[in-house]
Amino acid sequence: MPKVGMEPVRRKALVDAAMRVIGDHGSLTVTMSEIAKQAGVSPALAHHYFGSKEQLLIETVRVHLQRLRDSVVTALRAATTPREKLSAVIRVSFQADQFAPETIAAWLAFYAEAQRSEETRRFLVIYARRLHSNLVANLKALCPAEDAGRIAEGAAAMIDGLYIRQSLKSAPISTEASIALTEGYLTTHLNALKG
Amino acid sequence: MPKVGMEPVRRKALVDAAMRVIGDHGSLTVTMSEIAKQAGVSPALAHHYFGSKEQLLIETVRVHLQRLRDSVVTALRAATTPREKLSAVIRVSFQADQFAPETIAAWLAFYAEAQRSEETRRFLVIYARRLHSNLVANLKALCPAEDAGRIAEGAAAMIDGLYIRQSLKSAPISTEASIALTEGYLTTHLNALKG
DNA sequence: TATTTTTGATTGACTGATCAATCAATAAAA
DNA sequence: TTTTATTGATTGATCAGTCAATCAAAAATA
Repeated sequence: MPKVGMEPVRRKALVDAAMRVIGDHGSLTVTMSEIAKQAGVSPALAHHYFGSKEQLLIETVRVHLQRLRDSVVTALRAATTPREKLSAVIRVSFQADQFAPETIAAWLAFYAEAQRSEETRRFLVIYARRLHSNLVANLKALCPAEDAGRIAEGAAAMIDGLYIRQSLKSAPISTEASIALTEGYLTTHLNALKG
Repeated sequence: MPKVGMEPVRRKALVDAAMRVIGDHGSLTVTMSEIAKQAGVSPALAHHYFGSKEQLLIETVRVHLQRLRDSVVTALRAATTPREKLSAVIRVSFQADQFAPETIAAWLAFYAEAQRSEETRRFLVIYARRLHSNLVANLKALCPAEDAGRIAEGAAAMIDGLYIRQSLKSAPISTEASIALTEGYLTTHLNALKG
């Protein structure tokens, strides 16, 4: 069994397992045992590689935000006009894997954790800022700069809010409807400025 | 000390203490001891009156949503026109005590808890539905029914989203700015329909 | 009115379970 | 032989929940 170079493999397996367990459980009060079991290793190994449960959770946030970022970058590259880039950002926010109930539950848990863990909070703040600046950058090509900031705030809030409402799983709003609401927000506000 | 009729007094003290401790802690992983201490009683007494920690937490959500509801009802009574009533709903959502960091942290924790506790989820769903129907009822007086539902979804999402973004405490959006964004959403979308 | 009984309020001390974290030991590669 | 991977067993701390005992007010009784 013991081969060399297992570290990156185990780290990835554990981080993925953590996300899955947290998503299923809908909470960060999951045990290292559960995570380790899901990853197919012993709890002791999880501690060996991550030092503590907190570190594993922080790493889990970091990795998943990084992946989300990669999706955004790819989608932005594929889009050409500013308006298309705005749509790309929105589309990625609501893409299937992100909008799955377990994923939403996990993000919600991380937002709650950010109240206690400075490092978790930092990552989420960075993500929020990046979303905002992506929106602003492209909005500036379509409206005055002073309006761009405001509209970006609104759009970002709407995206986050649609996640929250989705998390309650009552009257679930479809992906398409969520995208349509956010697109509608942008379009209507941009049109209003053109008068 | 032991007087008769303490039950309602203690229950209220414990529910208030729970909200405070959860808000400060930013999480539901608080101990009965902390809550009891904050309420000035022994942990055993908290168990005596609520049976379990879970019951106390559920009761805490229930009571605080009830208070929020009372605020909304009062604000709606004070408003006369549909447009004023819409503004009243928005204003209450962002009123000082609701928008305080500890309160936001507590709500966030409860939303996360709703992933696990069916009863907590039920209360939050009821609140979400009520917000939605308050919005729809008044929007219907200002635009076609088929648009009212959509606009209400958007406004509700924006309100929730502004809370989430507030919870990160970075680039905090002021109460006034939050109200302005939500009002702007309604106004702009209603105007767009009038063409 | 004085005395006894009952009842509600309250807690300290305890229990059992859970879990993060540690560590010494093993096994297989290099 | 040294290094890396891996785990079983264990520890120590934390907590929810229980329980028997106490205390004082209220109600009943004499």
